[in-house]
Amino acid sequence: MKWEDLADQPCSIARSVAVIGDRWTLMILRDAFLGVRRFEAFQTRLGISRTIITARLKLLVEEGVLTKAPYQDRPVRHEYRLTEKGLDLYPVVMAIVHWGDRHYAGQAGAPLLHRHKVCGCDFTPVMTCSECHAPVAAREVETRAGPGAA
Amino acid sequence: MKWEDLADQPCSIARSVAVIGDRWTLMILRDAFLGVRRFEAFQTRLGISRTIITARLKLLVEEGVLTKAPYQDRPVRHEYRLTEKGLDLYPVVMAIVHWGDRHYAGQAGAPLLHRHKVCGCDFTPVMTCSECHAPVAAREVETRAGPGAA
DNA sequence: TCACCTAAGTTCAGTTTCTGGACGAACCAT
DNA sequence: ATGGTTCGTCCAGAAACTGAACTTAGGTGA
Repeated sequence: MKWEDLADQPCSIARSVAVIGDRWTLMILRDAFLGVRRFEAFQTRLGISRTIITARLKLLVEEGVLTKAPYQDRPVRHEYRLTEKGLDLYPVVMAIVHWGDRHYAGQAGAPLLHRHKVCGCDFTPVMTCSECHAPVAAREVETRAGPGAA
Repeated sequence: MKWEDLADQPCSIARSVAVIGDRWTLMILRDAFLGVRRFEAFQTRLGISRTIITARLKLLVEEGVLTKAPYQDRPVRHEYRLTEKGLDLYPVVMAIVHWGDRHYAGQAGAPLLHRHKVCGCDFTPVMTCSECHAPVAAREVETRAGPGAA
């Protein structure tokens, strides 16, 4: 299977992974959530080939995760901003950060802290059940085919 | 930058992405959470090169996400199971599923449903604040350098 | 005993993708 | 006119991925 075919599978993971499941795409999204908007900034921060940045930003724009908007004329320069669909990826990014903090932080601790402006505390993300609002663990979940199954 | 260098960055996303931030690795993890344990089963379900399956399973075992244990002798056959560290990836996988359900499900609906055995309801994952227990949105969070910053 | 089957890999040639570096376009400042 | 900025494109070489065949270690049926 080629990875472009992932998008055609009746699986939400495969469809998502076809868009964001790539090392550099995830790093670009990290930077986007940290406020990076310009091509040069992405390239400098990541230190990778401009070709890849171009290709990844293009895909993310096509998929509606980012928008490309001019921030000046003469010459026209564009910046890349997260759309609502892009902002919906926040739980994905936070879940990845939290796993890294838990399993790969050195003795010094987490490289970044996140403060919840609503309550004012530094927090970690907790995945809870939309129905009973309790934290959910992998073993407490049963999976079965849904209406969109093949 | 090569992606092996990601693991050395003072960033939990980079460190996590160095391990799991690859299309096929994420697909393997999906299957692992669905109960797939054997080499042949991963290969058949994903339909990709056996070389890649070998390489990815090896990395996940080295990183302690999966364990390789014999399930029979004569001839020895091994299976791959999620460790506790692997199970900790559940929020990541669920966040990706949920994003896909939201933005890529057809009119038929989600391909898979998840039932929380504790409350008995089908649910969607909600990311909440560990301190005030309210759902967290991207715009409500402020990020700053933590103790493990460079 | 011989042919065939399974599970879990390994090996290999050919193709695709990624890399770093140079280059281009369109404008601005001095 | 020279150099700087921003956002790309182009190219050759390196790395990764692909599909298919092969290996190992044993089991099954006739």
